[in-house]
Amino acid sequence: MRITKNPEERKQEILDTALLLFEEQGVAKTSMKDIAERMQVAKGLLYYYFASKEELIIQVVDAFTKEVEGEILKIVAHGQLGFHEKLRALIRVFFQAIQEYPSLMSLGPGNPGIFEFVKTRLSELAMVHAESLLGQGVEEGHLALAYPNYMLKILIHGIADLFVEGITEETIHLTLIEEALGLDKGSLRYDKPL
Amino acid sequence: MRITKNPEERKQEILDTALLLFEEQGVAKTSMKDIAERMQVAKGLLYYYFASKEELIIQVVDAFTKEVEGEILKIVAHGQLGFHEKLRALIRVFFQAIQEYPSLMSLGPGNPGIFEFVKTRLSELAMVHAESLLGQGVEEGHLALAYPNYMLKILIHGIADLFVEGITEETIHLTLIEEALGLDKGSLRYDKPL
Amino acid sequence: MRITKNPEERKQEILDTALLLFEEQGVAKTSMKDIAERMQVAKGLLYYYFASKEELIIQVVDAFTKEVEGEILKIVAHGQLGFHEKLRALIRVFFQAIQEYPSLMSLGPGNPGIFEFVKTRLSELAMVHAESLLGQGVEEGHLALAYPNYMLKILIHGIADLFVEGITEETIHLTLIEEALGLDKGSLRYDKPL
Amino acid sequence: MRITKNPEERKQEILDTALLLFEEQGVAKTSMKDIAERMQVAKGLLYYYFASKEELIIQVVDAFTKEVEGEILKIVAHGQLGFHEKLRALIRVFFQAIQEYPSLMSLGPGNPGIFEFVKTRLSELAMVHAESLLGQGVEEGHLALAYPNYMLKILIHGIADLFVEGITEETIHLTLIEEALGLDKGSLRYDKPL
DNA sequence: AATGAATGAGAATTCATTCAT
DNA sequence: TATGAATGAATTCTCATTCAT
Repeated sequence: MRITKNPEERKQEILDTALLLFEEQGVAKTSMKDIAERMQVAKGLLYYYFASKEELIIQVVDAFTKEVEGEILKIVAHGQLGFHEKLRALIRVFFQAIQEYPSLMSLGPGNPGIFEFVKTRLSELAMVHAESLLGQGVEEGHLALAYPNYMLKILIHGIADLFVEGITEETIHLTLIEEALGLDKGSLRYDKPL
Repeated sequence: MRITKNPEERKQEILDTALLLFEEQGVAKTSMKDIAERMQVAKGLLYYYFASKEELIIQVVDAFTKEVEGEILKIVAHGQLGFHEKLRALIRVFFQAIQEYPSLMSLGPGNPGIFEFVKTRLSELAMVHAESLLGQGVEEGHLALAYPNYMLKILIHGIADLFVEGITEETIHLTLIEEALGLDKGSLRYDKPL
Repeated sequence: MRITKNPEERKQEILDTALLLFEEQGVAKTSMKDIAERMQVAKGLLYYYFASKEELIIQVVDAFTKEVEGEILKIVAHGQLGFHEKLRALIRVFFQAIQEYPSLMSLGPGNPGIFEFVKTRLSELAMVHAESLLGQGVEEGHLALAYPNYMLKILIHGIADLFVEGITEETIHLTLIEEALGLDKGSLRYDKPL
Repeated sequence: MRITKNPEERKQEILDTALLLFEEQGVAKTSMKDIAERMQVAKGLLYYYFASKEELIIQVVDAFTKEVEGEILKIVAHGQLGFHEKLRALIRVFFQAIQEYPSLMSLGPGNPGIFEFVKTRLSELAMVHAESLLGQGVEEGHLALAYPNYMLKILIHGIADLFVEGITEETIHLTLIEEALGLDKGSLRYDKPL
């Protein structure tokens, strides 16, 4: 039962399966054998597509992250949207990404999840792309923070961890962000989907 | 070359060495052999004091955490101090604890650190003990937050991660906390040690 | 020097080598390393075929036992043969099986053999399949025992141990069985192969 | 809490505890630590009394066996008793000995009990001391067996294993022995304690 | 492209034994 | 006599990686 597939497809299949198992059992406890078995494929095949387990981990995180990056760029570059709209949109992108992988973490002694890897990357991403948004906020007079980018980082890390611990309601997140950034109450609340 | 030590001391020595190596190389990449070698001691000795590697990890985290807990309790229970003073004191405790273990994490593919465990524990600790402080803050009219405990969690996680990434200056932390909690500018700034 | 073999063959090779070493040194004193070395194969390979040492032991015993079971079934189910013939045939099967593994045990302090396992299994086998034979014996008036199945068990265990201690002559066994079962002298003696 | 005891007593205490644990968990799975812990004594002490674990095992078996040996000798040497009485008495001695250690075995993959050791010794004992009894039996015309000593061995091993498997009723044992030795029905039955 | 048997280095763990006190 | 911390060698088991097919 040897099934040949389009290389691109196969590679993606491996990435998806790896992510799935990383979520389920954590990175350390997921072996290459686990991944191959779940795919019903020989272990050797994984090494045809990825040089090592480390490489596979990196690419799993990358794949996940890049999906998000495109969305972010679109929003940030958007000429029409005001500060509040952009911020709202960005927050959405983040949490929708996380929401798609509900068990993205599985902490416990000796068993850290990929969430640790992903979070760092997401945070880096945010820092890179949010610079201009923050500038816009300050310029438009909405933000009066001493360290807007640090506050951003705190919010990303902090809310991500909150999310991980089961507090997933968007209203709560938005309220917390409003309060932390010192925005007017309700300024991030959205009534209609973007 | 058999050196016998007082059990208490020896146990502590193991915990210290383990923490050191966990910091240096991450939990997963630190083997029991590594720890024994660093101590110039037989591997078996580790199992004389700890039933398993997992048990050792747990106790490393516990030891670190318990140190902090005592300090927290003292502050929270203190009758004389006002909300701002207590908050300042608490923040100090946290960051002094982290500061003693400067490289408590080492994130990166295949090498997750122990910091995640510690952070989770510290956060739990904070949540348990900060309840009354938050109440005091609301009562005294200093806090006007919708979800004060969630905000606290965000700050702990977020600032801890900030710290980890190298932003360690206390003034920045305090400013961020002031802003996030909506406190008056400078209300947490301290000129004299507590 | 990587030699790949047909899995069936390899598995059998492991079982054979394990049995050999169990015979030579006892189960407890035979390590997985010993087995791998004797086979000139990596330790890990053993775990590719058997989940644990315990599993290997069980399968070694099983393999040995199953060989015998088939033979027994053939005889017991045989319509033509009378009680004495079947009994003779059964005894043969047992002792030929044991004879193929001359040093199947190696009792002594700290070095218990595998023979105990095998004997127990053989005894179980016998009990399951000999029921009808015993019934036939009683019916045909050859057996006048109070507890025919217990006597059977005693004979199997007892003669097996006798065998192990070096008393391997078939005539002796047959005579003992005749006497114990109260059969006529010489009724089990056979002049021609079955 | 260092308790000093009479050496003889201490030694016996170790032998007793070891036997107890060998029964409970098998020889292989009983560590020196287990024994020391059960005695509430330091591991090192065991080595003060016994050179090695192997030595301890041997002496445990010896101690158990010697108890029995004395009884046997008394019976065999007894001038007054007839063959049947002696045989009955001997059987009693054996099974009373076994009965005192109800869980004298614990077979299972990788976990053989001391029963294996003891049984061999008991059998040896029996062989050595039963010679004269068998002679007496043949002389008095009670035994008409081709290999009386082999039959004896079979009975000891066989019934011991029967015992181990839960068939412990004395009447059954006696009946089986009568039948196997070709004695008159009821000739071993005893109505009064010896 | 794909297989999966085989490798090999190293991990955790166990335990009989020693020895300074 | 007795302690128990310490040793060290062996053992089971894991797993990323390789390679002949």
